[in-house]
Order: sequence, then structure tokens, then C-alpha cells
Amino acid sequence: MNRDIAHDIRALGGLGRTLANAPVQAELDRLARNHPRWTLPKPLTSRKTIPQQTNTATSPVKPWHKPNPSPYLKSIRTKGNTTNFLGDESDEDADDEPLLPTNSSGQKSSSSTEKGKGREIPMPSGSRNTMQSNEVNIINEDDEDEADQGGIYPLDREDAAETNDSRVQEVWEKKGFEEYDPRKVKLHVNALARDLLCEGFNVRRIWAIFARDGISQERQELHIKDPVKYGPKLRNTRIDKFAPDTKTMKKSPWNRALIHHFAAKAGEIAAQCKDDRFGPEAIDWVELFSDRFYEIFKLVVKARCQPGETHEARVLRLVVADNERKTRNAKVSLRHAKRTSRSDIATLVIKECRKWGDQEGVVFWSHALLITETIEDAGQSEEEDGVIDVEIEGITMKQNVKKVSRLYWREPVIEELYKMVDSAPGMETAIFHRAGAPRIPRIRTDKIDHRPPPLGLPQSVFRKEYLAALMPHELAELKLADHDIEMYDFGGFDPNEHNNEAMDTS
DNA sequence: CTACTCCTGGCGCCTTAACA
DNA sequence: TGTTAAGGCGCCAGGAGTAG
Repeated sequence: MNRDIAHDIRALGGLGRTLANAPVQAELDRLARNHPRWTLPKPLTSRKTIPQQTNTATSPVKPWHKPNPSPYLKSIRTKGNTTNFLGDESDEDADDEPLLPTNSSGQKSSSSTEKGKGREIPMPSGSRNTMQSNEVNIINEDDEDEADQGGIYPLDREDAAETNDSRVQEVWEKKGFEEYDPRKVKLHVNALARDLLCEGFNVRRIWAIFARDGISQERQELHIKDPVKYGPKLRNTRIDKFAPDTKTMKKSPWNRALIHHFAAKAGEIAAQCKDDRFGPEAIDWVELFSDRFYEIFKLVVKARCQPGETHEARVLRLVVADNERKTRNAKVSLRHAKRTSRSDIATLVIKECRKWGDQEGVVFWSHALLITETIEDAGQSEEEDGVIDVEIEGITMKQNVKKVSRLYWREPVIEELYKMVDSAPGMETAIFHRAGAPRIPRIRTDKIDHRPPPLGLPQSVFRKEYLAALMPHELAELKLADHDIEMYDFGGFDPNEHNNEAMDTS
């Protein structure tokens, strides 16, 4: 019987793919329904009726994959409710004053004329590029020999002429059919904007744009005089850096025209998309590009030499800031990974225990799941790299370990619980197929992690001494939840004592 | 109070090394 | 060769802080 289960799960792939299919949300829904039975009377109102069909029980939806639409999607419903008479057409081309009339026409055929126009604009160094407008497609195909797969656009030469001939459009037109997925819309929107920006500034990454040269003063004066002829282009373009701070940079007419030019192109590409990957809602491209450019403006200002700062000091400042950021992100990622994998593990064991008819196992792992999803990412302890001495056949060697710190507000039995949860994949070989690299050993230390707890937690996940030591206003600020979770003392507890026939610990 | 600024958390994707 | 853990990278977005 166990062999069948093992085969069944291994057929899905390795542990990673197994965890990906853990129906955590479905189990949580079940807990929301069932769990209070043990400690509370039945709720007065049977609120959501959750179907106990198997399709929801096997749905891989995870609670941390909350529906999180892009902030640049304008919901049709809310818009219709509030200000429908203010004009729904404002999404594409209502921003007329800084917008270039050339691209608002939205014609693909106009690109050749714009291109011709682009060539006659005096460029500081790009006059050498005498590419014919007819040949652009051919040249592009030569350039794109490797780019059609991953959407990577080959970089132009440093001195290439600016042009409105965007290759992004062709690439996105060639993308295959994709089903409409509300959760993917944001990814597509962001990806299109990213492609346009990287192509426009001839960089591989958006963050590199800040290091590009700025647009010249003369060109900006020309732009003021004739915005149509001398406006920003889509490719090999520049930003206006003549500003002391981000605010002025944002107000620059050139930069605003740039934002609207990119936004219009993105809207055009999205409108011509053959499938529904961009969804039915209007996309506020101007807002999106404004935000992206604002990031670039910040980098431009931050990367400048501060008064009295040497070049070396500036480089050091940027490197240090970057490293700090990386360290922060690493910790955040780690806590999230801990939480998701623990919830996945608990959910999968629940599933198997149910198959085995192991009711105690279901209860145990339901508790683990409930705890984990209650305290979420913030309730996971941090780790830091460390080295310990281990003795192997009388020889001392260094071994890399992870030193796990201790959350100062968390109820200590949760740590005992997590010790068991973390060891489960190693013991439950029938469920978890462990191939590949072994985990780095975890050493629990007494180092205290003083991150504050998240708000709205139930009282029992806190260490009692922590709560007792709080000032009344501090306690109120925790906004403790109305409900509570039954806690169990796992100190010295062996979960496998009771159900050896179900747990394959050998 | 609103609008803007920007810090920090979140997350998808990738690479690398170790192992079955 | 395929799978895993682990870490890094790059981009994105929520929301706290602050100026007006």
C-alpha cells in the first residue's frame, strides 16, 4: 500500500513538484470548518458552505498566492460605479498634452515614416548609422537569431541611431496563444513594460538605465519647439538628467513625453495582442511607466557624487547599500520559503494520513498547518550561516551549518513542533522523495531575534512572559485576534509512538 | 487631509553544487 | 541525467513616512 502511494507521488516528480500540488488552502478551509469543534460550540451562523468535493481538496491554490492584481489595472466594475461619466477613454490617449501625436495614430504603417524622421534628427554620434528603413526588418531578423525564444533582444551598438522602430512589437505579436489567467495578467503587463524599457535604453536590465547618458540640452530645446519632430523615440533613447532631484526630473517635459510615448506603445501592443493575456480590464500604462521611471530617477540621483564625496567613497556607498539590500532580501526569502514548505509538508501528510485512516495523524498535522498559516512568514525564525567543528574519525573538520535564532515573542512549543515538521520529509520516505543535495544542518541557538510580531495573531501563539511584560498600550497595539488556537506541549513528545504502523520511520 | 517619497517585504526565475 | 537545496538576482508593490 505504501509502495503504491510512493509510486503515485514520485510519478509527479520530485519533492518540489510534490509540494507544489499541496492543497493547503483546501485544508485550511477544512480547518476553519472543523477545528473549532473541539474547543468551541458550533458557530451560530454557518457562514461559507465550503464544498467538500475532491476538486477543491486537490486544488493547488495556496493561501500565500493571494489574488494580487496589478495596481495598474483599472477595475471596470469600480470605475463604472464611481466615475463613469468622467470618461472611460482616458486609458489610452486622453492624456493629450504631453503625448506625441505620431504614436496616438496607432498605425503600424506609420513606423516607417517615423523612422525616416528619426534619421534626420541630428544625433551626437549616431550619424554613422545609415540603415535603410526597408532593411530594418531584415537586419532585425539577423540580430534576433537567438532572441526569439527567450524574448531577449540583442543590444544595439552604443552609437546606434534613435528610432521608433520597436522590435518588441514583433516579438509580442509572435507569442503563441495564451489562455486568460487573471493571475498572469500582471506578469504580462510587467514583462511588456520591461521589454520596452530595456530595448528603449539599449540595456539588458532596467536598473542599468540610470547609467546611460542623458539627453542633451539642445535636443530638449528642439523638443519644446517642435514636440512632434524632436520628441523622444522608442529605441536608443535617453532620459533628461538635468535636474537636482527626482521631483524636478519627474516634471521634465522631455521625461514626461518619454513616459507617455512608451505608455502609448505598450497600449498599442496590448491592444493588438491576439489573445486575452492582458485581460479585459484597462491598463494604466502611464502610471506604470511613471513608476518605473521614477525608480530610474532615484537611481540617477543616488548614484551622483554627494558634496565632498570622492569617487571611491561613492562607489563604496553604492556597494554597501546594495549588499545590505541583498542581505535583507535573503532573510525575507528564507522566511517565506520556510513557511511555504512547512505548510506544504503538513498538507501532504494530512492527505496521506487520511488515506491511511490515521485520524491522529490528521489532527497532529492539521495543528501544524494551522499554526504555520496563523503566524505566517513573520513567525518563522531567521537563520545565519555558521561553521562548527565536527569530528570525523578523530579528525576535526569544519562543517557549514545554519544557526537558527529564536523569535522572542513566539510560544516556545512552536519550536518543538517545527522540529518535528522539519524532520518529516526525511522520515516519511513513502511520501517525500528526497533526491539531490542534503540540507545544511540546522543548529538551534539562543540568539534572540527581536523582530516584532505581526498584528492580529491569536493570543496563544505568544510566549506568556512576553505578553505579560507588555505595557497595556503595547498589548492593545497587537490587536490580538478574537479566536484562539489550542496549543499542545510538544516538549519531549514523540509523535511516532502512538501510530507506528502508519509512520514509516525505519 | 492629500499627494508624493522611498523603505522594505515579496516573489518569480535563474544558477550552482551535490546527490540518486 | 534528473532532482533537490540553497542562494542570488532583478523587478515589483505595499505601505509607512513626510511634505505641502
